[in-house]
Amino acid sequence: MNDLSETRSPSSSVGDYLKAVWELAVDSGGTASTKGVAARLSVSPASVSNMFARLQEMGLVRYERYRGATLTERGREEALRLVRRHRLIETFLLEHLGYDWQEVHDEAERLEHAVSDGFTERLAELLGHPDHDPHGDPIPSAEGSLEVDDSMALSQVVAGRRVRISKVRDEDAAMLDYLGDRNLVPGRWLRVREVRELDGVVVVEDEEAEVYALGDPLARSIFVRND
Amino acid sequence: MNDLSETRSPSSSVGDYLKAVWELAVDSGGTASTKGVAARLSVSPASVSNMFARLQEMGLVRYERYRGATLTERGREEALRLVRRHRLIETFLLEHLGYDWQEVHDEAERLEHAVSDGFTERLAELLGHPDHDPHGDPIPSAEGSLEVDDSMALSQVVAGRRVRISKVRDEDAAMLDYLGDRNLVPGRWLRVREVRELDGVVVVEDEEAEVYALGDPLARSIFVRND
DNA sequence: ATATAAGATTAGGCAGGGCTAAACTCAATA
DNA sequence: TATTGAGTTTAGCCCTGCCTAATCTTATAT
Repeated sequence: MNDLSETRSPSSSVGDYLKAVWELAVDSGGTASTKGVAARLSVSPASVSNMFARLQEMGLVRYERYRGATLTERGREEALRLVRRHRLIETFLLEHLGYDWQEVHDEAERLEHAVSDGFTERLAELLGHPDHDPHGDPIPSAEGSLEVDDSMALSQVVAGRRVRISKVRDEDAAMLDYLGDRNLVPGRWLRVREVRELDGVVVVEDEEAEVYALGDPLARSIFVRND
Repeated sequence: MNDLSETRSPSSSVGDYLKAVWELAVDSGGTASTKGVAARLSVSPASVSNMFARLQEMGLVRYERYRGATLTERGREEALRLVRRHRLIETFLLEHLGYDWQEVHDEAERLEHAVSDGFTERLAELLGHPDHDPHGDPIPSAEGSLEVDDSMALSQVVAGRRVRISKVRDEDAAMLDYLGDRNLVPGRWLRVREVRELDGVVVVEDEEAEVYALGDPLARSIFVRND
């Protein structure tokens, strides 16, 4: 039990950086760039360089000047703890407090820095220990393990496949809204009728034979599995 | 609609000071001393002087060197907003998350700085718009009005009176626990049998003729009304 | 009327985080 | 190989809050 996992996050800023590194590192071979993190957190690259150095001090990342940062084991644990909090809080806001998809992200972002581990676990209890949030993202366990994600973007699926929506990107509120309106939410089955190389439009059909043509950004925001 | 009431508190520290001033000013003719606030927030008197000056800048208090600070109307609104949040959050933690009296205060203290007005009002909705928290303290309305408090400390009551517990001080967790165990909670009726000038002990009897001798600190932590 | 102590204020610092502007790396292209 | 520009880092500054030490004020007691 290291000093970080006592009860709360380190300074809220630190947590934001760790989460950003974690999220960006997923699709960049484990390393996050200064620029990427800066963009994600809306701070200047200079601030990120600065913080990377401090995170290394704290033993949360491995950092090499000019070549980005990688989470250490402790850093990863910290990040996952934050992610767990975030997703449980989102679930609570959506299911118990009547938030809609638009509003959830920001509120959760702020709350996740204020709640204790005790709060988090009681919330999990209240929610019935869900393992996915309403966007379809897996919720890391209290011990820090996370399901491997074998889903792929809808834009990558080949025509003809029958797939199930596993999650939707939760960054763009307007998009979430659009998808929510059409009930394109996790759990929904779709058949992929056509994938147009030209413009990236994916044409899908739902169980009621309703057809949707989804443009490039949308098709990259919806993730599916074929189980 | 001034800039403070947008969605969240000003910097969390500012809110703490406003609340402290508000709480201390109640029983000090509207004015809070540097020392008092310092003690309440566990910071040095110097920090308080400093902050008083800044709060005045911001138009939240009226401050005169060497003679303390008084809330302005805006300051009072801010403070009450925080108090409302705090009490609603406490209520939620106790009623929905299974916290016990001990743990509630700190968690609420941190959360109240992170939640938005929107969250607060949805929480109020979820809780059924309570007007008192479980300690018996009145919850300010969303518009900032607060019930006048005509209760008095148990230590002030004259012998023979039949009174009802209206609230218990929520600062000392051990005390709350003690009271909770004996079910000395808001709503409970008591008859005051004796008030010993000497040591401040108050002897009361509950509805089942159970008798309790309450020492000075306890008698000053329990507030009652005679309605 | 004055001395004194309690309480309050100023001065001078420190750490966390953020920013801009200027300087540096390094990889890609001419 | 030499140049160049995107991406990074450094330098220097700002602001919020907190702290200690030193210096006032003020009220109270003689």
